Amino acid sequence: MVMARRPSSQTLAVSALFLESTGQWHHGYDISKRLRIPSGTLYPILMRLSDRGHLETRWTESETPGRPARHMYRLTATGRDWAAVAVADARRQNLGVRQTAEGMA
Amino acid sequence: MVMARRPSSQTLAVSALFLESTGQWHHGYDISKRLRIPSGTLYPILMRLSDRGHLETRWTESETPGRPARHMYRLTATGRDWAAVAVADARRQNLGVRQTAEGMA
DNA sequence: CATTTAATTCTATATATGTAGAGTTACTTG
DNA sequence: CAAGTAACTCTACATATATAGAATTAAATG
Repeated sequence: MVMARRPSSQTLAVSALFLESTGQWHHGYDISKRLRIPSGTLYPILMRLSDRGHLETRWTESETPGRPARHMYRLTATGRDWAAVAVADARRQNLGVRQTAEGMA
Repeated sequence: MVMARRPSSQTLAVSALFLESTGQWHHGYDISKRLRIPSGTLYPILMRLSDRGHLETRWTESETPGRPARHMYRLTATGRDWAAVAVADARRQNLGVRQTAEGMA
C-alpha cells in the first residue's frame, strides 16, 4: 500500500505549487525559497513524489561554472490527477494548503 | 608595482602547499579544508595568484550530478619560481609558513 | 611617528544539491 | 484505546563555488 498516509501539509503545498503551473519545470532550491520548506524536508518529498510517478525529473547545467546543476521536476499526467485530488480533498477539509510562504503568515 | 606587499601567512601557506606538489592540480574546497582557510579568504587569494600568472586554472565537472564543478589550480612555471622564493624568504625570516592545519596547532 | 592608502582578511550570505540520524506524527493492529 | 510501526519532518552537516561589505593590516608618505 503505497502512500497510505494522507499527504502532509508540506507535500500538499508542493503539490499545489506544481498544480498552479502544470507542465512547468521547477527546481528544489526555488521551491524551497518560495514555500520556505527546508532542503532536508523538501528533497525527500520530491524524491518520494518522483518515486511514485507523480513527478518526472531532468537535470539542467548551470550557465555559470562552479554552480551546481539544477534538478528539475514537473508533474506527470498521473501526478497531475493525483495532486488535483489530494489538494482538493485537503481544501475541502480546510486543512490549509498554503499557496506561498506569505499565505501562511 | 604588482605584489608590492609581502605575501600574507595564508598566501604563503597556499603557496607552500602548491610547491609541495608542483604540477598537481588542487581545488579550493580541498585547500580550504586542509589549511583551514575559510572560502572568503581563500578564493580571493587563488584569484589574485591566478591574475598574477602564478596559477593556471581549469574546470572539472563532477561525476555526480547536483555537485558543483571544481575549479582546479596549479602552479605555472613562473609561479613555481615566485612561490619558491616567497616561501624560502618567509622561512628564513621565521614567519611560520604552515604546512598543514595541524602544523599550526 | 602619525596618517593615509592600498591590499588583504573576515563574516555573512547566496547558489544548489543531498544525506544521516534523531525526533515526531499518523495510521494500524491487538 | 494503547502500543507499535512506518512515514515523514527537522537539524545539522557535506559538497563546491563565489561575492559584498566591513574590518584589519602593511606599506608608503609627509
